[in-house]
Amino acid sequence: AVMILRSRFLDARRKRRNFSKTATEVLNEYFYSHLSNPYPSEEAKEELARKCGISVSQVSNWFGNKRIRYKKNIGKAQEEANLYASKLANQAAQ
Amino acid sequence: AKVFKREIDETASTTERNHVYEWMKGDQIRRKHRQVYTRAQTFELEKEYRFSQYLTRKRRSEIAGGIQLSDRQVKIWFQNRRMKEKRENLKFNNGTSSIPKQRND
DNA sequence: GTCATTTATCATGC
DNA sequence: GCATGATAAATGAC
Repeated sequence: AVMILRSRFLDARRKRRNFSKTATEVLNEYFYSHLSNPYPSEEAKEELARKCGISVSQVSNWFGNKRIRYKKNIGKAQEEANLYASKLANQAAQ
Repeated sequence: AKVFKREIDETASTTERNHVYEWMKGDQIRRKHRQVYTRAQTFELEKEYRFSQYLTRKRRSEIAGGIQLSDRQVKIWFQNRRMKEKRENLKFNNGTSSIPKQRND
């Protein structure tokens, strides 16, 4: 076989920057408040993108990664679920 | 396997939080095999794509045989490639799609 | 065919 | 050293 596989010669766009803390907060709040169906509509994605200062594609990427990585744990992520659940409870109590 | 995709989201209550919803199922053991194409394979596909963004069945078959991929894989590759170009165009321009629709031959 | 998505893989941050 | 965001194969709805 060959050296194969490597040298992604056109992969300069794969630069990655972490989202801001507040952006992650907003996304997580939506995710855990829609845990039964975490599939935001196109309109919801646009609103989330606006609030987070990122693109709609990035919102889609985030939810895609979040869903797959959440269900690969189911239990480990419960702590985070509880965290945001109580956070939402506080907001609702206002 | 995504018939469950509907608009029913009740806000998670304390009891519902631990529930395993339908979207969470269907993974664990049955992992999807995703073949990583070689540089040579990708190069040939990319080269052909520059000629035309759509393939005839005949041409598709020729290419597939030449790079050890199935017709289906080549078909899927071109579909994904068109979507990729659309995303990139949307990112740089602002709309003006430049991919002509399927031709008939 | 398009296109949202799933999954694995990749590249980077820290 | 894994967490995280982006991309590459593959699936399925329509």
